[in-house]
Amino acid sequence: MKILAADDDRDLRELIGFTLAQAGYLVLKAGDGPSALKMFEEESPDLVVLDINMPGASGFQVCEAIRKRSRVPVIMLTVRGEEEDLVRALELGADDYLTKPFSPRTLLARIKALLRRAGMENTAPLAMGRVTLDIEEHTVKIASGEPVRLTKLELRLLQMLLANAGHTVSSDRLLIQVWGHRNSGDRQLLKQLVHRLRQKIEADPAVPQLLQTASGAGYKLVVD
Amino acid sequence: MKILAADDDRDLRELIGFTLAQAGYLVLKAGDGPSALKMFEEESPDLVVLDINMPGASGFQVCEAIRKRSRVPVIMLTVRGEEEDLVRALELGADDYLTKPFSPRTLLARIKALLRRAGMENTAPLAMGRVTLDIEEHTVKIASGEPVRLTKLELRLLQMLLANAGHTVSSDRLLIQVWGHRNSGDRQLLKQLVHRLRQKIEADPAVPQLLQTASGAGYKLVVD
DNA sequence: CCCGATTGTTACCGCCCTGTCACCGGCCGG
DNA sequence: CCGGCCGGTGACAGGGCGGTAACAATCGGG
Repeated sequence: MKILAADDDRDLRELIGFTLAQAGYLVLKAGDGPSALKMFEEESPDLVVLDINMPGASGFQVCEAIRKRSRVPVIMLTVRGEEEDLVRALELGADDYLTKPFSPRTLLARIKALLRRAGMENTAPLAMGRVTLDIEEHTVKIASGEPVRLTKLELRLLQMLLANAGHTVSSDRLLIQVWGHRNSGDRQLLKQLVHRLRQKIEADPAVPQLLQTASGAGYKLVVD
Repeated sequence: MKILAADDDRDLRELIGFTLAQAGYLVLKAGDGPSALKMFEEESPDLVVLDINMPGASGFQVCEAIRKRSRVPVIMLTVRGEEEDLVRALELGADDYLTKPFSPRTLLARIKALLRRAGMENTAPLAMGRVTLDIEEHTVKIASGEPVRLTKLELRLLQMLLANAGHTVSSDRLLIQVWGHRNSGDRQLLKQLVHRLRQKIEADPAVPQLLQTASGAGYKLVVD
C-alpha cells in the first residue's frame, strides 16, 4: 500500500512518514505542491495526505488536480479554526481531513478507516454469477464465453456495478467512482461508456440483459 | 433521506434538527442512547449523528449496537481534545466525527460528503402494508403484484404519502415536498400527478382504494 | 515520432415525463 | 336556478433523458 504525504513542515513530514512506515505502508514524501503532483503522477499512490498550506501550490490546487484524474482517497491537513478551508476541501473532493495537531494514532485510524471505506484492503470477489472479472488482466468472461478485453474505464465501471450486483447504482455515484469528479452535466461520458461496455459484454447490445438501465435512477448489473 | 440525530443537549439537538430540516432531510431526534437505538430499529435512518457523551448508553455502545446490524454511515460528536475517544469511535466502525463546537455549515458538509461516499441513494426497499417502495429502482409493488416503474415525481409523491401512511397530507405540503417552492395556486400539477400515479397503482383508478382524496384537505395513503 | 487504441465531444433520434389548457360533473351558497 | 369552486380526466406541446453514431483529442507503446 503506497501513501503520498505532502507537507512543507519537514518535522511533521518525517513524523507522518515514520508513523506510516511503522504501520507497514510504503511512504512517499513531498515538501511542496508541484513535487507532490509530480510524485503523484509517477507513483500513483493508493492514498494521499495533503497539507492545505504549502508553498508552490496550495493543497486545494493539488487536490483539484488529483481529482481531475483519479478518485484516490485524499486526507487534508489543516490548522484548527479554518472551517471555510474544510468546507472547500470537501467540496473539491477530499475524502477526509485532520486538524493539526493530531496524534499519530489518530492519523493511522483515519487512514485505515478511509482505506476500508474505499474497499482497498479487501480484494472484492471477482466472480459473481455469469460474470467473472479479472482485474489484473483487464478482462471479463460472461458465462463460459471467451474472455473480453476491457479498457481502464470499462473495467472500473464494471467493477463498481459488480460490487453492487443486483442493485441499481445511481449515475452520479458512477460518475464519482469512475472519473472522480461530479459535474452532473457529464452524463454523456457515462452514456458512452455504458454503450461501449454493452457492445463488449451483451449478447444483443440493443436488448441488454446484463447491464440494465433503471430509467431516471442509474444502471444495474443482473448476474443471475 | 432520513437522518437520526442523538444528543442529550436539547439546544444542540434542536439546532442540528433545524439545520438538517432546512437542507431538506427528514430528521429524527433522540435524547439518549436507548431511545436512539429504539428509533434506529423502528425507522432505519440513512445516516446517524451520534453524541459520544449521553446518559443511558454511551455513544460507543449505541454505535457498536448499530454496527452489529447495519453499515449505515455514523458521524460521532465529541468534545475537543478527547482523541482517544475518536480513535475508539473510528475503530468501532464510525465513519466520521465532528469536534464540538462546530458550525451548521460544517455539519452539513460532512454529512453530504459521507452520504456521497456511501452512495447516497442506497436505501433499502421501504415496505408498509400492501405497498412496497423500492427507491433505488424507482418501482412499487402493490400487494404481491408486478413491480411498477415510477417517474421521479411519482416516486417523491408516493414517498411522502407513505411516510405519513394513514394520515392525510395537505396539498400545500405535498406541493412543497415534491416540487419545492410553489405558489399554492398550482394545484393542477398535483391533480395530474395524483391521477397519473393512480393509473399505475390502483386496481380501478376511478375508485381509488390506496390513494384516497380527503376533500378540501389533501390526500392520504391507505395501506392496510 | 507515428499509429492505433482509448477517451471525450458533438450531434441527432425517439420516447415519455411534465406542465398546461380545456372540459366535465358534483357540491354549495346566493 | 345559476355561477363559482373543487376534483377528475383527456389531450397536447416542449423538453429532458437515454441510445447511437461519427468525429476529435489524447494516450501509449514501439
